[in-house]
Parts: sequence; structure tokens; C-alpha cells
Amino acid sequence: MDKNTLDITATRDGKAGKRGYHHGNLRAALVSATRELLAAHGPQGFTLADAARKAGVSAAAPYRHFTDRDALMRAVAHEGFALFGKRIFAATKEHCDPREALAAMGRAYLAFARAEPGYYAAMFALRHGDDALPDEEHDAAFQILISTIASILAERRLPDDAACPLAFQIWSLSHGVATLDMTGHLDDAVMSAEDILLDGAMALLAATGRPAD
Amino acid sequence: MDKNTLDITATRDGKAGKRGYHHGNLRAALVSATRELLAAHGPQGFTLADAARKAGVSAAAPYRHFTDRDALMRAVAHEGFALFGKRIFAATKEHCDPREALAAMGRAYLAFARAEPGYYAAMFALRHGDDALPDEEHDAAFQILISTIASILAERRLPDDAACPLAFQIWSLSHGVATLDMTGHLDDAVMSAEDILLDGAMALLAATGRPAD
DNA sequence: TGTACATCAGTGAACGCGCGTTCACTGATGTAC
DNA sequence: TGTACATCAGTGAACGCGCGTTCACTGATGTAC
Repeated sequence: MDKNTLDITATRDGKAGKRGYHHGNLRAALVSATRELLAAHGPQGFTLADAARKAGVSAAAPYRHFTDRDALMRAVAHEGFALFGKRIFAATKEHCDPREALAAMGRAYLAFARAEPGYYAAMFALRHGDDALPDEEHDAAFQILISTIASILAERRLPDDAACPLAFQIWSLSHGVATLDMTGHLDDAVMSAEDILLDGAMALLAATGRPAD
Repeated sequence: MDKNTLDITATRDGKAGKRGYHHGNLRAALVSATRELLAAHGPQGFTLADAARKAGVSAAAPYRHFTDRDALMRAVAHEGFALFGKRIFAATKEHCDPREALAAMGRAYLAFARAEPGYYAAMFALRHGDDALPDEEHDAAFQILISTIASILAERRLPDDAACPLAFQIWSLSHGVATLDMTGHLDDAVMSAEDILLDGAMALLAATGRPAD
């Protein structure tokens, strides 16, 4: 009980991990442990030592896989962006109706933040543009968001150049709802986080390309 | 230069502080130093030792004013909520037109987050509902937000019970815009943070009490 | 199949550091006479 | 106005701790013959 071992012997995505050296999959286990620590203690609330302990390994072991503490943090953010992009894409691609696709995207966004608070914290813990942040993954993930909205607008015969501004609006609302929800600032009795987001996204979509009220 | 002294001799709000003991206003100086450290290094990115150093005082001195590190953090959040409430209230009260009042509130929200990133970080660093967070101040600040929106709706002859949901939507959008803007995720060339917020808030207001599109 | 060897993932002890917190103290300040 | 005293804000040394990181090492594994 004083050794909080994870005993991970396979990679996250299910690839066989029986083969390997002593631990088998220390890199993945460390990312996973860090994810859990971030989820529990918030951004910056993790230590390399804690992650190693959680993976059942000495404090020096992580240095076989990461140059330093920041590199581990970056790896978590990197994986987070990749998974986020996948989930958003998977949620929208199976909907033909633009409104349904948008709603599915919103639901997927909120579900990701809730199910993966560790990833989410790592993704937004670092200032964008810093060397620390993996830009390509980041941009790729949000390109999916933008292009989905662009295709929704195209089906409504609205100009393409409205997609990017609308995407930033919907993203801002999504991020706000997700973070306020996770920190307990919203009140489900008034309106669920999901309703705040979906209802709001529809309102923003409806207002696009229409003259001011 | 190795002593980063603040030399604060008066309280933040201008009250005379000449009188006093050795430092004069150590409590205020510590809160101020912490605010700056939070602004520079993000939530959780401050140490008691650093705050004391910044205030030009020994590491033990803060314990005359705060029981521990968390108490100092809470004091910053507390002051932050109070100032936030004041700013939001001041911005809206001088507008008669509902739309103008709402726009002023949005501008004040964004301005506060930008001008006082340390306060803002402290306010949202802690989970709401934890003993750690000053609930009364928090609730009071957002009550202003809600009642302002309620009065805007009243002038439009819309039901009062729509105010709270709309307030949460606008608050979510505001928080999302503010945090994404501060972490450099938005692109001013596409749409300024202010436009994302004001434009979005108007769209949310317009959609309230109107059947779905 | 068996042996010798090279590889390199993980060990464990060690380091210097800065942290939060405590404690007996000191000396500037306010006040009573 | 001047002196004696009480108060208590801030000091400085000390503590135990856990951190990030390094280093020479060890021993499980894969491979060449």
C-alpha cells in the first residue's frame, strides 16, 4: 500500500507490450501517472518524483525516457492534443446535419475535459507560442474544430470567412464552460454545463451572418 | 538590485499608511507581491519565501499576518473578488441602454482579467465549494453579474428566470475568452478577444426568449 | 541448443537547493504617568 | 515635556523535508556465434 504501483504492461492504445525491458512500458506509465497527478492536483501540481513513485520506479528512472521534468509535461500535453483531436473528429464525422454535428462536437469537447482533466490541464497549462508547447499538435487539433464549423457554414450557404471567428467564439464558450464546470463554479440546478454549451453554440451559430438584433 | 523591494507605505486603495510599525503595510505588500508572482508564474506558481523577498522582509515575517501559505493565497482571491465586483458594478451602473450595459460589463470583465492576472489566477485557482475559497465574496461578485443581466432582460420584458441561465452562458464565454486570451491561444488577426466576447454576448442575449432557429 | 557478449532500462545513493514553518530574540513604536 | 514600560512587527538562525538531477552500477534482455 505504500507503493502505489500502476503495473502497466501494455501501451494506452492496446498495442502489445509484453516484450520489453524491465518495466515494459515505463514511458507510457509515466505519462499516465502524470495525467492522474495533474487531474488530482491541478496544473503544475505534479512532481517527477511522484510520477516515478506512482509508476513503481526509482526517481532516476524517468531520465531514461525524458530529458527533464518539462519534457514529461510536454509529452502529456502532446498526447492530450492528439487524443482531443481524434475525439472531436470522431464525434462530428458521423453527422450529416450541421446542427447535430455542432452539438456532437460540443458534447465531445465537454466529455473530453471531464474524462481527461489531466490531459486538459496539461494542454492549457502552458502559454501558447512558448517553445514548451507542441504547436503542430495543438494547431492540428483546433484545425479540426475550425474545418468542422466551416463545413457547417457551407451547408448553410454562409461565407467561409465567418468560420474562423465563429470557431473562436464557440471554442471560447466551450473552454469557459469546461473549466468553470470542472472547478465547480456552475450550478446544475440552474442549467447543466452541457445545456450552457449546446444552447450557447446554437445561438452563436444562429447569429452568424445575420444583422445585429 | 538583488533585493527586489516594493517599499509600499500605503494601502492599495490609497488610505494613509504613514503610521504603523516597522514595515507600515506588510499585509498589503505581501498580497501585492503574491498577486505579481501569480501573474508572472501562473496559479500555484508562488512561494511564501518569494513573496516575503519581494516585500523586502524575512521569510518568517508573513506569519505575523497570515497563518500559512494558503491563507495568503485566500487573501489574494478574496481581494480579487471584491475588486472584480466593484469594477463590474462601476462599469454597468452608468449605462441606461441594456445593450450598452452588457457591452460595458464584457469590456470590464476582459479588462479586469488582463489588468489583474494575479487576482484572476487566485480567484479561479481554487475549486469552488472547498473550504479554501471565500464563498461570500465570490457569490456577491457574481450576483452583480446576474442582477445586471436580469435588469437588462426586464427592460426587454423578458421573464426574470431567464437571467440566471443567460448569466452563466455569458460568464462562461467571458471566462473562456479571458483565459484563452491570456494564454495566447486567440489570434487577434482573426477576431479580437473583445469582439469575440461582445459579439458573442449579444448573440446569446438575442437568442434568449426566442424559439430555436 | 548452448554459451559469451553487448546493450541499456532501471537502481540506489548522493548532491545541493529552496521550501514552509518554528522559535527565542530585538528593537521600534505607542502609551501611561 | 520627559521617562519607563508594555506591545508586538519583524529578525535570523535553525529544522526537517522533498524536490530535480547526477552518477557509477547492476542485472535482465536480445543477439551473434
